[in-house]
Amino acid sequence: MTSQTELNHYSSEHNHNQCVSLALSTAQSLCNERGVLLTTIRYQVLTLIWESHKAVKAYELLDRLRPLQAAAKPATIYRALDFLIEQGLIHRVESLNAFVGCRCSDQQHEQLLLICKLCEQVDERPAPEVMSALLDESKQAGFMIHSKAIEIHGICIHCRTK
Amino acid sequence: MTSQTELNHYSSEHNHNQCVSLALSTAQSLCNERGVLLTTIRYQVLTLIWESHKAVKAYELLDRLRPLQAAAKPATIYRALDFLIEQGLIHRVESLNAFVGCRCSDQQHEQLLLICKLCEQVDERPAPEVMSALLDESKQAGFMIHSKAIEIHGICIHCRTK
DNA sequence: AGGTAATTGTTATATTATTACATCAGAACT
DNA sequence: AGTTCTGATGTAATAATATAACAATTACCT
Ligand SMILES: [Zn+2]
Ligand SMILES: [Zn+2]
Ligand SMILES: [Zn+2]
Ligand SMILES: [Zn+2]
Repeated sequence: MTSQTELNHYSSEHNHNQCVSLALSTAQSLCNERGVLLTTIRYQVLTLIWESHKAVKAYELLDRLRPLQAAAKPATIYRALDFLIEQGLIHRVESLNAFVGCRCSDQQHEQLLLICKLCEQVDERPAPEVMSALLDESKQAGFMIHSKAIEIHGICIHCRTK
Repeated sequence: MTSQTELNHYSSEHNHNQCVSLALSTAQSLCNERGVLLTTIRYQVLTLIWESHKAVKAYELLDRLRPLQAAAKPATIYRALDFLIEQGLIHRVESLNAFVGCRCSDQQHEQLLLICKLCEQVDERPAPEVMSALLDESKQAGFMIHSKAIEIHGICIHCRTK
């Protein structure tokens, strides 16, 4: 039996409320373990990001945060984003200047991102074969990896078949 | 015997003048074949990008173009960059908002980019195993690929060993 | 030469992100 | 309780990146 939160978010059976709960509680646990503060603002921004599986822009987040934090300014958002990225709770989508919740923040964080041009949803995949091929290639090049951005743009299965 | 332009640009034997000549003449040929114009401005911008193997920012290019084109404005640069990207003559490095010459514009254009944090040089590699793993993974996900950005940040072999 | 499409000039503005410094809140110590 | 330190937030200004809109010019085709 598969838990609903493990289902791909394209699936009609995907229970997003459960998906968000899991993300938020995982975030809270990780921050506790690490002795860092998931403050109100940070939690609110993380919640806003998790409203969907779409990548969200910083200034869009700012607009959506303002009803909750009247004083919110660009720095408010960027600080929260910096924190969430540092803690591996969200991904920055480099090719969109946007941000998306990470569904595997307790495991390997860097993933392959499949970004749909139609629905704008981002599917993150561990893609072990890709990662190991990247390691091999880097090793051959004598290159020491610090971080990876592997972003594929195209059309997701849901948008193709509907 | 290996031609000098085929040598990795980290090598001390790398002849960059030759490297640039090849890039510019390839660009010219490709544009001829395709019936598109490599205008003066576009050629100048391409030449500026090829001054090194580092990724260059748009506004830095603008500053360097102005001595040659007094009227140059942001749109001037961004139009030239758009053209060069469309023609596969340069790469946009998404994770840096910067641009780098493409050394394989006559072949497969999308490549793995190894980006050094120290010398800022970008090494592009066809990385066939990585590409085929990406294809497999996308196929499994039912995802139709339009474009790829595969960008690895770290320390290059030259910076590690010097 | 005249008509057309592509390119460039020009101005303004939108979007994304950072810096610097002041203030505040909580923990740790005296 | 007061003092000090640290991390977080408030606030204002500005930097850096990118696009839109429309006019003028140039290249190209008949
Ligand atoms: Zn979900
Ligand atoms: Zn889609
Ligand atoms: Zn070179
Ligand atoms: Zn280097």
